[in-house]
Amino acid sequence: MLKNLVIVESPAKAKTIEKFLGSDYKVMSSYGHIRDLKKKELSIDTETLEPHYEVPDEKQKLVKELRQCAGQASQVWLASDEDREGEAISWHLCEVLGLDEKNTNRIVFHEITKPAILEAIKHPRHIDMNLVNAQQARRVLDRLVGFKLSPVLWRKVKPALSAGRVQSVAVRLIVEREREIQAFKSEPYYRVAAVFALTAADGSATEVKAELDTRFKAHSEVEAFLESCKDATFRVSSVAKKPLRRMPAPPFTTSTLQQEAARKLGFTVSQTMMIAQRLYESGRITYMRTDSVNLSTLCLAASRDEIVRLWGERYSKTRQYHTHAKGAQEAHEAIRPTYMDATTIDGTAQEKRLYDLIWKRTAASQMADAEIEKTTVTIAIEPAGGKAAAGAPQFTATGEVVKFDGFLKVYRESSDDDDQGADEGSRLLPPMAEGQELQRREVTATERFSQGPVRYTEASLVHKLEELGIGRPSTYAPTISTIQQRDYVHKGDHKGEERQYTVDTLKGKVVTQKTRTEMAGSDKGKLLPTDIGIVVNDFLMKYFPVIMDYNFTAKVEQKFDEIAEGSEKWTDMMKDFYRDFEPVVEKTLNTRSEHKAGERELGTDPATGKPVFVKIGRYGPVVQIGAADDNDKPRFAQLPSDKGMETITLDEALELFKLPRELGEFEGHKVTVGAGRFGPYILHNKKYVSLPKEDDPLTVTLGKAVALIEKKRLLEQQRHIKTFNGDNPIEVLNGRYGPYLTFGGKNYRLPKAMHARAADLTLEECVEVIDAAEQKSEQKKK
DNA sequence: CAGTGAGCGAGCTTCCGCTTGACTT
Repeated sequence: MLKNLVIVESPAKAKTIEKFLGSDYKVMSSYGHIRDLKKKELSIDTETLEPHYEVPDEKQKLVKELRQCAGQASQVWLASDEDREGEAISWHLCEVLGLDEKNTNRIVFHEITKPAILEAIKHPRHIDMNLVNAQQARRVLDRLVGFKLSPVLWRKVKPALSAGRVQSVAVRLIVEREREIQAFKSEPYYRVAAVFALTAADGSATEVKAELDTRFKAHSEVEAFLESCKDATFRVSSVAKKPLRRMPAPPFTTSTLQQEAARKLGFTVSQTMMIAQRLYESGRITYMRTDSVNLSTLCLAASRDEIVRLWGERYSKTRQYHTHAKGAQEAHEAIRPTYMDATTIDGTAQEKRLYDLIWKRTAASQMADAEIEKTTVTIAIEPAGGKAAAGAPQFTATGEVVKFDGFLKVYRESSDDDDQGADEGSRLLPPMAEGQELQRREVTATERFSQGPVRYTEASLVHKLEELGIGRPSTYAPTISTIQQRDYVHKGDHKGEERQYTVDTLKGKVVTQKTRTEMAGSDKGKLLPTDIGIVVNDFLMKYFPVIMDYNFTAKVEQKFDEIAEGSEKWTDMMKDFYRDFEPVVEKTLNTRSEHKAGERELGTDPATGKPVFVKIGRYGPVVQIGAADDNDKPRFAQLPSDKGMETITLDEALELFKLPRELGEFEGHKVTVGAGRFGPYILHNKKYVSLPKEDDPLTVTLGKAVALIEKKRLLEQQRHIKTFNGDNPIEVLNGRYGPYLTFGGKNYRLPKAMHARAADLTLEECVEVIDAAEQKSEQKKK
C-alpha cells in the first residue's frame, strides 16, 4: 500500500527529493503543466471568457500513471513551485486526477534540502484559488492576443505570421533600435593624447601616457592647440590618490547567465540553455530557469569553506542577494553549482566551460570586495614664459593599483562594450611629484566620431526584455528563436562603410598630418530587422498600440497581482480587456484599404508609364510594376537580400527587371542570363552555368557566355576520373578542391598523398579510405 | 565545401509558460 505520493514539476527534482524522504514516500513528476487550452483552437468562450482545458495527447500516458498512483496513495502532496504557474499546475492536477480535498496537501519549499522538505511537510495548506486565477488570467490573455492578432496578420500582411504580447514587443525593440541607428548623425571630434618622459628615482627613463581633458570639435582648434604645445612647459599640477572598492556581481539568473555566456564563451542563448540543462540533469548545478539571486544557507556555508580553503579567511565574505527584477517570482534559487567543492567536472568541453563560469560567479559573489587605489595626475600646460591660465585644458594620466584583489581573483564581469580599452585604467603610473616638470615627447590629435546606439545581440535583447518585465526565464530562449523563425529578425552582419580620419602629430617642433581609413559601423552577429519584421511592427503599432506599449505587460501584471490578492475577479478583468480589444480586431479586419500594409510607391516605370512599388508578397518582399486590375498582368521581382523595402530606389528596382536577359543562340538553343538564389547564371539547353563574380549579368556578351558553357562542359568531362562498378559503384571525381570519392550518396576526401595518382587508385585503396572515414565519424558520435 | 537555379491556388498557419524526451537531418 502506497502511503504518500509527492508530485513535483521536474523529474530531476523528484529523484533528489525521493532520497530525502525514505520509503514511505513515492515522488513523481508532472513534467510541467499537464493541461492547457486546446492547441489548435481559441478554446475560450468569447461570451463568458471561460477557458476550455484539455490534456494533450502526449501527456495522456503520464496522467494515467499519476492517476493510478494517486488512487492508491492515502496522502497526496502537491509540491509544485510557489509561483502563479506552480499553483495552477497543482490545481490542474487536483482537477484531472480527481483528488480528494481531505487527503490532498499543497506544500512548498524554497530549497531542495532534507530539513527544508521535512519542514514543508509539517505545514501543508490548500490550493490558493486566487493565485490560480491570476494564472488563468495570464493564460487567457496571452491566448486572446496571440490567436486574435495572428489571423489579422495572415489576412493583411502574409500567411503564417504571428503576433504576441512578448514576441511583438521584442521585434519592436529591434526595429526601433535600427531606426535610431539610421537617424543617428555621427559627429567628428578630436581626442588628444600625449607621451611624456621623466627620470625615475633610480635614474632610469620612463614614459607616461596622458589624455587631454578637452575634446576639440574643429580641426582649427587642434592646429592652434598643437601650435601652443610647441614651446610650452608641462608640469605636474596635482597628484591625487583615491581608494576604490569594487563589489562582486550577484550569482547567476537565467538572463545574466545567458549574457555572460554570450560575452565570455560566445554561446547563443539557446546553446547556453541546452548545456545548462545537461549540467542540471547530471546533478552539477541547480535549476537553470530562474530569476532569483538567492543562495541557500547550505551553499553559503559550502562556498565559505571552499574559499577559505583555497585562498584563506581574508577572501571570504558571506553575502545575501535580493532580487529586484520586475515581476520576479523567486520560486527557485540562483543558478549555482550543487557542490561548491567540485571546482571542476567531467563532461564535454562546453559543459566544463559553462560550469567553470557558474562556479566562478558563485564563488566571487561570496568573496571580499576588491580594493583598488586609483591615482590621477594632472599635467598643466604652461605657455612659453607664462603660467597656465585657469580653466585652460590640461592633461590627465590615470593609473590603478590593486591593493587587494578579493573576488577579482576568480571573476570579472564583462560588459557589452569592453572590446576596447579594457586594460586602459589598470596600468601603473611611475611616481611623480607635484611641481615636477615633464619632457614632452609626442602629442597626437586623432579624429574620432560620436557613436550611435548599438544593435541588440540575442543576450542584450534578453536583458532588455527582463528589464521591461516582459517574458520569463523559461521563454527567453524560445522567444529569441521564434522571432528569427518568423523572419522578423535575423542575426547577421551589417556591412560598414569606409571612413577617413585625420591624425595630427606634434613631434619635436614639427606638426605632421596624416589621413587614415577605417571601417565604421560594421557589426557582426547582431539582430537586424527584416522587411517583414518592419512592416508587421508598423502595422501593429498603427492598429494595436495598446498591446505594443512597452508597459503593457507591466500594467497587466499589476492586474494579475490584484487577482492573486483576491481584490479583483479574473473573469471581470478578461471581459474588460476583451470588450476593448475585440472591436479593434474586427475593425482592422474589415477596413479595406487600397494598399497593402507596408506598400510604398517608388515612381513610374519610364518604359510603360506604370507605377512601380514594393510590398510584402506571398513569399516575401517584392517589387511590382503595374496594378493587378490592369489590362496587362503586373510584373514581379523578388527583392534581393541586400536591398530593403524602406531604402530601395526606383533605379535599383528597375534593374531587377533587366533579368532574365536573352543573349542570342548557340547550337540552336537560346542563351539567357538570369539571377537565381545563388547569384547570376547562364541558361542554355536546360543547363545552368554560374556566372563568375567579375562578369556583370547586365553586360555579359554571347561570346563570353559560350566560352563559359564550353569550359563547364570540359570540367564535366574531366570530373569523372574513374569508376569502380558494382551494386554500389565507387567513383573517383574531380572537384573544386581536388579529387574525391563518392559512394552511396556520400562524399569522402582523399588524403593529399593520393591526389597525384588519383587515376591509378585501386578498389582496395578506395574502400580503405571510405572505411577509415566511416570509423572516424562513428567515434565522433560517441 | 564537392552543386544548386521552385512559384499549383486548397488548406493551413498562431500565443506564453511550465517541463523533458522520442523522433530524424
